[in-house]
Amino acid sequence: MESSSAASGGSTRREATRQKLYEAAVTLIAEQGFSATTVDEIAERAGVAKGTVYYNFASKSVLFEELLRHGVGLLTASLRDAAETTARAGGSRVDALDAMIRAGLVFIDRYPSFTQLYVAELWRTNRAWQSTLMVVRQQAVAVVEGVLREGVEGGEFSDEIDVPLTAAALVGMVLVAALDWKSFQPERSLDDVHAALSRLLQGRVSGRR
Amino acid sequence: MESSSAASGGSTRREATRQKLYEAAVTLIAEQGFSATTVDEIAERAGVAKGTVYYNFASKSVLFEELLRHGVGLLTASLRDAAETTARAGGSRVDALDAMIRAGLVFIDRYPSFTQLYVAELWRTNRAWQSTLMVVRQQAVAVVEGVLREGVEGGEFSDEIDVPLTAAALVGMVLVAALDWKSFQPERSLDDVHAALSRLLQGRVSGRR
DNA sequence: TTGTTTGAACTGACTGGTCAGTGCAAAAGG
DNA sequence: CCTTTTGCACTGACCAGTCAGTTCAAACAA
Repeated sequence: MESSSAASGGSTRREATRQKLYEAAVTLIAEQGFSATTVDEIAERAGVAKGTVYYNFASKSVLFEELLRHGVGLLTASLRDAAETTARAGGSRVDALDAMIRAGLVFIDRYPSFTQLYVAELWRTNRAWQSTLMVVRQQAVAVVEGVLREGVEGGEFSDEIDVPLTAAALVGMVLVAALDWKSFQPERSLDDVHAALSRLLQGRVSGRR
Repeated sequence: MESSSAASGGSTRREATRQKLYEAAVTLIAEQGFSATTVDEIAERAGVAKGTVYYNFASKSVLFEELLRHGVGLLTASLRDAAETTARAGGSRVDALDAMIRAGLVFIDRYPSFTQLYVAELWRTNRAWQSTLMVVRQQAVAVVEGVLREGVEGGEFSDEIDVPLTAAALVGMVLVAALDWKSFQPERSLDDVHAALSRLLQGRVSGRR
């Protein structure tokens, strides 16, 4: 029963169609929300027939769930990579956090719609994909928590910090700042935004220059 | 022609009904989103007939818009009060920021559903109430920006900080940390959460204890 | 007190439209 | 060939908004 092909990266025709559907769905749902977006719209924007959507995904919700999994997977990988690269280069944990902030900004810069949609759904309850969302969220936040914990163990961070809460706050800081950047001052450069957040992270806000 | 009663603060029957509708709508929409929430559900939870919803509000969207205005109004007033009280008591700008963080937490503690719904809608585009949302958002963020600006002018904060972006980041920090608190560790005390965020604000994360 | 009027507030069955999901024959496509 | 896509008609559920009719309480009358 198993497809003997499927090969490596997934360059089948089917994979290409799914990718087109993801891209169409992500922007539409980010703009309008899940319920307000119709399957017909998604199909039209992706340039495929409605039947194709149902050939590739069991339902509208399943399409959305796989989209979430896919997107958060990319983000998690990127954060992990930032942390590891910093560590391998002999950077401190603060450097690692800083690198992760940048990785977060780069991600949001590249996939603003996905980020928007993710934030809109994250704290909802009573939705079909809620459990999926919890799992992937935890994977991403865990990367930040890991760095914080290492920093505490190594004496670089105060052992009074609350690791999960601080991680959440840091993620929130980047998320909201970046969404505001994209929404209200899209002309600013990533470096600029990164510098402002770095300053905040390192407590260089209070304390005169 | 004018009703000679109506008395003081708005204790008419109509006002009571509208309040019930707000309360019903805010939890339902926070859980399910605007489009997935039906007017029938709202009416049922409020304990009124569907027609009553339309007697009191022109449409589902208008109900939602007035709800947003009402809620953000409360938050803005509370932030402003925190800043002013601190100033009048001779506190520094950092103290004012800290007081505003606490005010934010108190608000979210009392109205978690509203907060949830607000975050979910804030960065959407192409929605009827988008402009309303921008206006009220700006009112709230402006309070934070004001304190930051005063701090820069008075030399208490570095003049290199980016005021709008830093304000957004601070708001995001509190918002996301608080939503995580309510969603995942609701048993923790407000003081506890406040302490963790204060620490982060004052850069007491890095730097060993 | 008791009856009557008035208009605001409320009710809920109904309508017209929308949309997720189906079914299928025929056409790419690889 | 075997998989995938197309095109399109169809169904059944669901839902925003309407409207003719009912309730309620205050004001006034007798």
